Amino acid sequence: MDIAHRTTDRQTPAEQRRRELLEAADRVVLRDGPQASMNAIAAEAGITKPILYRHFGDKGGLYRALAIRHTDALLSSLRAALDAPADRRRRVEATLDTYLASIEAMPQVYRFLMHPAEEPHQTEQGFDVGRHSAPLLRRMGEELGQVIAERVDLGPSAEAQARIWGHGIVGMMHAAGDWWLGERPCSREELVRSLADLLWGRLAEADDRPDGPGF
Amino acid sequence: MDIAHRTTDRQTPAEQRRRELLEAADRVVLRDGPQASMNAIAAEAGITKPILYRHFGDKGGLYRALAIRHTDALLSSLRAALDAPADRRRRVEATLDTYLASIEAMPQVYRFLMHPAEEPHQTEQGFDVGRHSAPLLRRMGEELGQVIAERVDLGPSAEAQARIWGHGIVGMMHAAGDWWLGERPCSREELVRSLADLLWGRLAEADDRPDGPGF
DNA sequence: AGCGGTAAGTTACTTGCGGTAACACCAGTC
DNA sequence: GACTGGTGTTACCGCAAGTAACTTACCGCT
Repeated sequence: MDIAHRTTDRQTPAEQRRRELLEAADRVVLRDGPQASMNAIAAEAGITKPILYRHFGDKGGLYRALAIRHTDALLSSLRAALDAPADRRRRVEATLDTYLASIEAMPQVYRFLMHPAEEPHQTEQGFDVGRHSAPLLRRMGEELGQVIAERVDLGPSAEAQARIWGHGIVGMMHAAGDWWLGERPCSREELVRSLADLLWGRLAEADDRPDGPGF
Repeated sequence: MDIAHRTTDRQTPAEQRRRELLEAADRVVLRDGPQASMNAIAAEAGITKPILYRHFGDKGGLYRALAIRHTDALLSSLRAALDAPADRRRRVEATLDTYLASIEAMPQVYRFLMHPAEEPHQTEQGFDVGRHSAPLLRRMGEELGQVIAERVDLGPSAEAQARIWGHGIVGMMHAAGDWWLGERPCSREELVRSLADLLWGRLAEADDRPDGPGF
């Protein structure tokens, strides 16, 4: 009768309700985009607005909960690719490919995660810049940085370096993927190979063009 | 009296008015963030809403005009660094540093450009994913890709490769810069050097850590 | 059995913003 | 002097976020 040990065997009704609401919200957001109204979401869930507010506080809260779900799912896929037993190049390619395959398969989810368009009316005034940008990128960057720090020998100041690289590589993956998803200029394999080549220093190795501009 | 040749010697009054309105909007947006209301912008300009709508169509139009101004400014700075007569590594470092210095100097502008939070009520329903993401990143990616294609000898399928790299590098710069701006984990010089190192293939060269996880 | 508290749910409202319609004023121009 | 085009206004519409006040229904308690 105590609630404490109910958390393990079965969810409290409130948690279950919350899950149902999130699933309904998911359907609506994936259908209508991030500008889905709270009324629409409530209707999809078969209830009315104030209940959503009781569960999630405000629209930002609901969207944050949604984002966490999807972010966790994507991150666990990425972790699998990142931790596979293979050489570094293969792991990098597998991770890039996993990410790109995910966003290719669910572009609506992707768009929602990257451009949540949250405008919380006024973020407490102080509000550090960049703090509210897509949290998915931050989390991926941090995790990748950690993996790099664990696995790659970078000498002194390795930790700082690893974090920088983590965020940098994630950003590279993200921007290239975003562009690729919009224009589809090449196959996924080509994109993966090109990005891995970039990370493998081919920019430094390549020669200047003989017919360069101005010379 | 014909308007045609007035475009060269002096702006038509409408254009000048438009500039004034844009400057007012700039002040408000930089003060209040992207959620600045049209009323607030109109008030700052000393007029009322409908005039803004006559000039810019809708809020998206105003914001697009604002973004183009700032994007052009940033891009011309970057072009200068990119075209400087120096070896490739120095040019890359100069470009990274220019970008980071810019966003460091004007974080509000940066935030506005990257997270315009445009939700055009309904983007014509069809609405290709990613098409409405930050256009600054796209433009930078395209330009960088062009520069790479012009200056670096990449062999066959060079153009495709160059565009991929352009978008990838820009994304790397952006994500790392966004994170750095929020957390300030190191100096700008360190960040620039680390990112350039990453592009120079140091990830591929580094050894595995001897005390790696699990092994 | 009946009482009281808590959670789920509702309707109906307020507030605020994007956007528009209708009207007013003031050049110049035929 | 009426006609036109640009600048400006007030007053309004629609819609979405968020809230208040009220209504059930369930569950433990004495």
